[in-house]
Amino acid sequence: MLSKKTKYGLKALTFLAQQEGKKPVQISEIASAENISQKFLETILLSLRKTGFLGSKKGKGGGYYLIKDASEIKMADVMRVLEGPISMVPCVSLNFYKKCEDCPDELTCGVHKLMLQVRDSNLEIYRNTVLSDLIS
Amino acid sequence: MLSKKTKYGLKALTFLAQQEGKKPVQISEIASAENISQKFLETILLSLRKTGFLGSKKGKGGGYYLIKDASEIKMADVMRVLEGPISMVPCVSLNFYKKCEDCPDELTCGVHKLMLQVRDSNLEIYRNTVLSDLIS
DNA sequence: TATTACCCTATTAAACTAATAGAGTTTTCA
DNA sequence: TGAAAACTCTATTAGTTTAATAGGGTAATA
Repeated sequence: MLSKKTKYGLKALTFLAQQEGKKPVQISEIASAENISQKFLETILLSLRKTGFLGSKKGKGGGYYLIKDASEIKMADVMRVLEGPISMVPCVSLNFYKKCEDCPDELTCGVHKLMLQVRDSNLEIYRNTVLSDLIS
Repeated sequence: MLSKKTKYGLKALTFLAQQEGKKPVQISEIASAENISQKFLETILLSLRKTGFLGSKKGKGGGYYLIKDASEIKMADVMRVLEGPISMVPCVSLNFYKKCEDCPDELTCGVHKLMLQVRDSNLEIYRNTVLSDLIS
């Protein structure tokens, strides 16, 4: 299941991508437009800023804004920041690889084999989809 | 992330699929071969029996066995029983559909759009992969 | 310089996961 | 026929994660 954090983060990003120009949007505006708890959204936007997706401006007239063009923001990068590993098991993860303790041999493991396929196809989607693709 | 329940369930199924003939295998044998807590495995095998994947035989010489041929057991069905919905959000689920409370319109929702793609590609894998494909 | 709005830490309730414990029931085989 | 083997079921629990809340601190702008 997709976490609320990821869902809200994606919604906030698409909301910002739909703004005219690059002028900052207040957290409260995004929160009420997308039905998100404002405080929860704060932490999400903060992490997106720290990871280089968003910029922020303080003081009156401040808020958050996209740092890059929406067509340059890949879902693969966003998902890794918000949701964590794209793989469903650590032993098939590119960025978060970890051997399974209980599994003696990855090459003969059926779960490994299946999850490798799933990772490949999901990765292809996330790599080939950019933020602007989510806007209709 | 894939739950341990699903991982163990898949491992148990592949173990049973690799047996010669259809003679029952004891829980304890599967548990020790695959490094799974026996008690936990009990509940997993029980649910696989109740959902028509496994048969069981009580008494001396009893155990669990596959009811169908491994080439007829689709991952899509197994995953739904063990892991639950294949979709990452309920609003794109075929078998567990539920409208998102916070989302006013699915058609313009970016998350919906993205997760629809993910569901489609995962579903294709799970539908086209059968238990015997997991054995090397 | 006061206001606005971001920034940060800590806490908490709820839900879920994984595992454990222990007793009960059915079946089989000697 | 009876005892052992093996499945079946219920309940409990520790640990983790998630989602949300609270409250104050800090920086920047008009």
